[in-house]
Formats: sequence, C-alpha cells, structure tokens
Amino acid sequence: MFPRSQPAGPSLASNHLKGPSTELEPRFPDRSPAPPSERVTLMDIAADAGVSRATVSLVIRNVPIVAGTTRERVLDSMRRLGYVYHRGAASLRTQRTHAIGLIVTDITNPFFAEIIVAIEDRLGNAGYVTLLGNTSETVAKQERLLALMQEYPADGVLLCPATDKSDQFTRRIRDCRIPKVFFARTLPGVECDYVGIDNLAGAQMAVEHLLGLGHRRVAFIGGATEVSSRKERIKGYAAALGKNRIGVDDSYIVPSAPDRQGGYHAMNQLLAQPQPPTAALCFNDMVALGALQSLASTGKRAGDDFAIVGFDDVAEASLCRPALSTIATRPGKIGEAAAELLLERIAKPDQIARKVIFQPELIVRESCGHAWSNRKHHS
Amino acid sequence: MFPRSQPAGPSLASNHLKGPSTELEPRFPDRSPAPPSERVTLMDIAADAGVSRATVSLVIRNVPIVAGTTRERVLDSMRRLGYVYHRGAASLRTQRTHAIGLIVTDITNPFFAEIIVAIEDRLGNAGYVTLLGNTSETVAKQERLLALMQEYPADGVLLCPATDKSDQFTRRIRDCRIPKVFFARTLPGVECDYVGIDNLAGAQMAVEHLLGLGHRRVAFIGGATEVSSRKERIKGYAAALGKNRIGVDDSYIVPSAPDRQGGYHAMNQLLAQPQPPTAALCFNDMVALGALQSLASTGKRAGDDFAIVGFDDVAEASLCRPALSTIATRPGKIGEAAAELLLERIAKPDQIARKVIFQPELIVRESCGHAWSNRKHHS
DNA sequence: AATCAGATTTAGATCGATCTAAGCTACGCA
DNA sequence: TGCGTAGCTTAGATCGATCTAAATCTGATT
Repeated sequence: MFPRSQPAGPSLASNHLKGPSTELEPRFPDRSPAPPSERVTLMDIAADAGVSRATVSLVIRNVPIVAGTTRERVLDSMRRLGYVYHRGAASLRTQRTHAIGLIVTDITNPFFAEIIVAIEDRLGNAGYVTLLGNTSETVAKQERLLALMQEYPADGVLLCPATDKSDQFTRRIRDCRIPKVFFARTLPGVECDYVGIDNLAGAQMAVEHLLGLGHRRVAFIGGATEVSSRKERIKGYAAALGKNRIGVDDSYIVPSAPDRQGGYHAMNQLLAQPQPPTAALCFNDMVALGALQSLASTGKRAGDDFAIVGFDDVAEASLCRPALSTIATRPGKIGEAAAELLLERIAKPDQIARKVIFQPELIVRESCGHAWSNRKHHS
Repeated sequence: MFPRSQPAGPSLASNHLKGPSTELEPRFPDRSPAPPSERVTLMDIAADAGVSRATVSLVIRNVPIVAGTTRERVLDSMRRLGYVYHRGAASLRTQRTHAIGLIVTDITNPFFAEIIVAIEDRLGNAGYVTLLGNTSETVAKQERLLALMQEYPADGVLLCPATDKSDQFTRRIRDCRIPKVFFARTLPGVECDYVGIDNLAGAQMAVEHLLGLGHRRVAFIGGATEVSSRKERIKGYAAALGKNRIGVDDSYIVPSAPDRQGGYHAMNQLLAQPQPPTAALCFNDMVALGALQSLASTGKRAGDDFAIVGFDDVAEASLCRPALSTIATRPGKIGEAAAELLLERIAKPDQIARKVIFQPELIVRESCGHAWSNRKHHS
C-alpha cells in the first residue's frame, strides 16, 4: 500500500542512510524556478521605516526596549507593506520550530479524533502547530513519519505506536533525541513519558459485569496482538475470569484489525465455532460496532442473544441500536494530558519519565443485556 | 472558547499588524538557552568525508554528477555520524517547505476524517507533509490557522471554510498568494480551485424520494446558514418541492450546528411545532444521527413515524438502527481530487481556476421508511 | 607539450530571521 | 567640562542547507 511510488523531494534524504545505495533515478529537486518571491522581509520593513533589521526584529518580538515612536513607525511600515512573519527563517536561528508531530494510528476512529482535537487545542494555545500523521496501523508509515518529524525538525512528538514488534522502530525512537510522549499505547523497552488509561482495571470491570450477569463463555474480540493496550486489557480479562475460576479459552480470544471491519470478521469467526461464547469484551468501540453488525447480519440480537461490551465510549456508542455498553476512557482528557506532558518535557528535557494513568468507567447500556442465567441458556 | 489565553511564541507576530498596539506583556521569546544542539550538519559530514559542503549536498539530493567513490565515502560518513536532514534549513534556501496546510471544520466528523486520510495519503506520496488545523466551525480559529499557514510558510493550503460571513477572512484569503484549493464548501467572491459535490442534485434527489413516498410536509434540518454547501442543498430541496407544487415553509428549515447535538436540538424544535413535518432531509449524516436520537427519545420510530434522509454516507449510517438513508458523497474521492488539484496548482500557479464536482448518489436504507400515504397519515 | 572537452569539486553568496556585543544619545551629577 | 548611566539602536555573525559560477582534474587529441 505504501509507498505507492517512490516519493520525490528531499523528504527521503534520510533514506540514503539505510538501504543499499541503489541507483535511484536522478532527482533534481524543485526544478521549477523559484517563484519571483515577492515576500516582504524584515529588510524591506527596515528600509521603509528607516531603521535596522535588528530593530524591526525587536518590534516583532515585542521586546519592550524599543522606543514608542520607533515602534509605531515600524508597525506602520509592516501594515503598509503587508509583512508576513517567516517562521522558517526564525526557526533556523532559534533552533525551535514550534511544531509538534502527532502520530496516530487511525484518524477515522472517533477515539483518536477526539484526542487530536484536544491536543491541537492545548498545543495551539501554547503557540505550537501540529503536524498530523496517520499510520493506518502500518509500521512502515510510522517509521517514515517519525523520520519526517525528525527532519523537520519538530520540537516534540506525540505518538501512539502501531505495534511494538519492530525492533528497528524501537531503536529509532529510543535514539531520537526529540522530546516525546506516548499516549494510549506504550512501547516496551522505551522509557518515556506516557499518558493512558488503566486498561487492566477497565477490562476486568467489564468482564466481571458480564460474569455477574451469568455469562460463563466470554470472548475477547479484536485488536492487534502486539499492542500494549490490548495486552493489558487481556490481562484484565483473564484476571476477571480467574477470579471466578473460569479458565481462559484461547479460541475465545480473536485478534483483528482495530476497526469496524475487523470486529465484524472476528465476530463471524467466533459465531462459527462449535461452542460459541455468549458474551464478549471488545478491544474498542469500533470493533464492538463491527461485532454488533455481524450479530445483526446473522439474525441475533445483541443484548438478548449475545452480550457485548466495548471500550472507549465514542459518541456513536450511545446512539447505535442497541446502545453499546462500554468502558469510558475520556479521550479528551488523554489528549490534554499528553500535550501538557510534552510541553513540560520540552521545558525540562532531563526530568525523569512520568506516567499519567486515567481510571476508566463502566457504562452499562443495552448491548450487554440483563441477567443471562434466567434465559433460555443453561445448555 | 478561543483563545483561552494569549498564546505565546512567535506564532502571533502577525497580530501586531491588526489591533491597536496594546501594551502586551513583554515577550522574550524562547528564553530557554538554545540546547547544546548536537545536531550533525552537512559541515560535519563534509569534514569527516574530506569533501566540501557542496559535494555532500549533491550526494544528499542524489544529483548524479558525483563520482561513485566520493558518493560512497560521503554516505558512509552520514551513516556513521547519524546525519539527519534538516528540512527547515533547506526550505529557507529553496523557498519551498513541502508542507501543505489542511484546514477543516470538524475532525470528529467521519466525513472529514476520511477526506483527511485521503489527502494525507496523496500528499505524502508526493513528498509533502500535512499541517492539520481544526477550526471547530469558528471564524476566529480559521483566521488564525490561515495566518499560521502563511507564516510557516506552507507551499499550499487545502481549505474547507467555516462560513462565508467574514469579510475580513474573505479578503485575507483572496490576498494571500499561497496556492490554495477549497473543498466541500466554496467561499463566494473568491475565485479559486474547488472540489465538491453536486449538492443541489443530491438534495433534490433525496427530497424527490421522500415526496415519492407520499410525504408532503418535508423539512430541512441543520447546518449553518452561511455555508455554501447548505445553500446549494436548500436550493435542491426547494427545487424538488417546487417541481411537485409544494410551497417552501420557512418554519420547516431549521439551521443548527452541523453535528449530532445540532441535529438533536433542531429535530426537537421541529417536533414541537403545531403541525410538524413527517419527513426531513438533514444537512449531513451527523445531524441526521442527532435527529434520529431526538426521535427515539420522544418515542417515535424513524422510518415508521418519521422519514429521515442524511447526507454524506459515513460508515455509521449503514450501522445505526434504523439504518440511515442518505446521499453518498465519497469523501475519499473528494480528498484525493483536492490534493491532486493543489499539486497541479503548485506546479502551475497561473492556470485558470478549476472546479471538480462529483455526482452524489441516493442510498435508500431504513430511516426513510416505505410508502407514507398508505399509513395512518392523511390528517 | 599544449589544448580542450568532459567530469568532478568547491568557494562564497544566499534564504530571512535572531543574537551578541558594541555604539550612540542625552541626561544627571560631580 | 567630564563622565557614568540608562535608553535605544545597530553591524555583523549565525542557523544549515542550496545554488551559481568558477576551479580543478582527467585523459584524449593535436
């Protein structure tokens, strides 16, 4: 899928570092002649206002030592000539770009969309721009995006890793000296600031609720095996089962892509088993919504014929029919905290790594139904 | 809501251009002493490999005139010293940042999320990075984001305007010389490349379907009045009514925020009228989903007691209960085309403005029900 | 040996800002 | 009158790359 074609432009300069130096097509960058560039610069302002570049710079940065009259004169020139600040040039000198890389695995998942909004908001208020990257859960793209952020260079990176299976990526992220914060998922072996939720507790809560309703055959649906949050959730799932002296049946743990489609297929697979489960905790709400769809397509009714609990509490969870029971995770809070942590990390690059873990909350709606043991069950 | 606090940092330099030069707090930018900056530069590589900066630059850019042995030597040095390309520095010289600003009104709307993914993908393959900005339908934020993109400076901007009511914004966007493409919505008075869908045809199709089912009191729910796509859709709505000799009843046209909540409230308002409508076309699917929620909360059943058609065909539309009838718009196609147009515009800044309009498609599911005239109706 | 073309390499200017350290005023005071 | 000082301004170096125009090096040709 990616890269579709050898991308052009300098962005891949760092590629020369890896792979054998294959004889790529000659790449004359930016052959298009630089446009006449009518950009108004500090120089122009200085000339117009009859002062030096340095003075104009002081005015722009609002340094208060400039005389009031001079200041007015300069501001007036800026207004008249239509001056536009050039961040790139300033960044080169100050060694700060005020850009933050944000790498998520799936923008179309409302969980991430809400995190993005929160992060953008917080960082924007602090004067930073967000460079958004979407990995589509792909290690290759994740790798490329991180390289890009380094080249930019971004002042910091907020990252939700796609998988912890790539040693190359783990090494790269550990070596890169950019301040960074992980969110929603960790990367084992990388000591780093992290904002997430108590996945174990959340999953345990959910499964205990299902067991409390009388279910004995409970599945865990969806998610990629190499993702930290899934591992933790499965621990919680197993813990709840263990506490109730129920063994973990591996055939009830079905991985999948962490989206609707993944959930749909995983549920189909579960229902095809000789002794299918009667309930399931899903890796996240997208998976759960896919699972609901699968149930509907086989004529079963979620809540009545099968109990489903999701994870995240996206807006859709309360609106779909049957409404989805789920573990609420407050993505906005996660985003806000991650941004906050990164800003602090940038300010103090050498403080020790911190972790912020939010407690999730069980929200019971319709999809997990009521007491199961009273029903037709007991086969 | 915004800005919560006076944002710091150079991002607001251009602010000095407007407002009266109020005595802001002294702002010494980036007081933190520049970090020791152990960045490996071209210079370092050149010294290590025993060549000049220029030669290293040639190697990096893969210009083929460099001798094979020299090339190898340089690549080896780069590898050993851990060189990371510095886009910012290069951009300053080449006058191209390979960054594209992308301004949308609501990331959490899956319609936009899918557009974003498509755009990112296409631009990424062309060697560009995406700077994402979310306006939350706010003119102020939209204004700030555009300024930011100009300051960056971005090589181009993809923009879905929040509203066409701000003259200041219209002027600013018209004056800014950055290559730009509008998508999903236009801005009247700004001659510019544009990618969108045939809103008039889509809305007309939807309303004609509702009329065909026997409805006579059809509403138009949601959306902000100053948005081009809504205006076009209302034209289509009116056209369909007119064709069937039904007058437009202004009390049946209820604007709202273009999201779930907006749809919820707008529908509540409609149902409270003395003679409520029996069907509605919604501004978009998010609004429609909110409307469904409102119906459900009042005990009415969409499809049976009220017919709803949405707009966009987001994933959720086919999954909610009742499944949402809607006008499919293929956001992925829109994103791809917008990116394509922008790339061409960057290559040829002076070609005349082009418009790409996709034809939408009516998708009938459950929420609009079946023939209405056969029912209890006919009051 | 001199000349020349073609192949490589490079010095130095440049992009547009910031920063340092020094310079210039004007004023107060001895 | 001279001098320190506070207040304001500025020349020139700098960030890390690219680009231009010229220099250097080959080897072949005359």
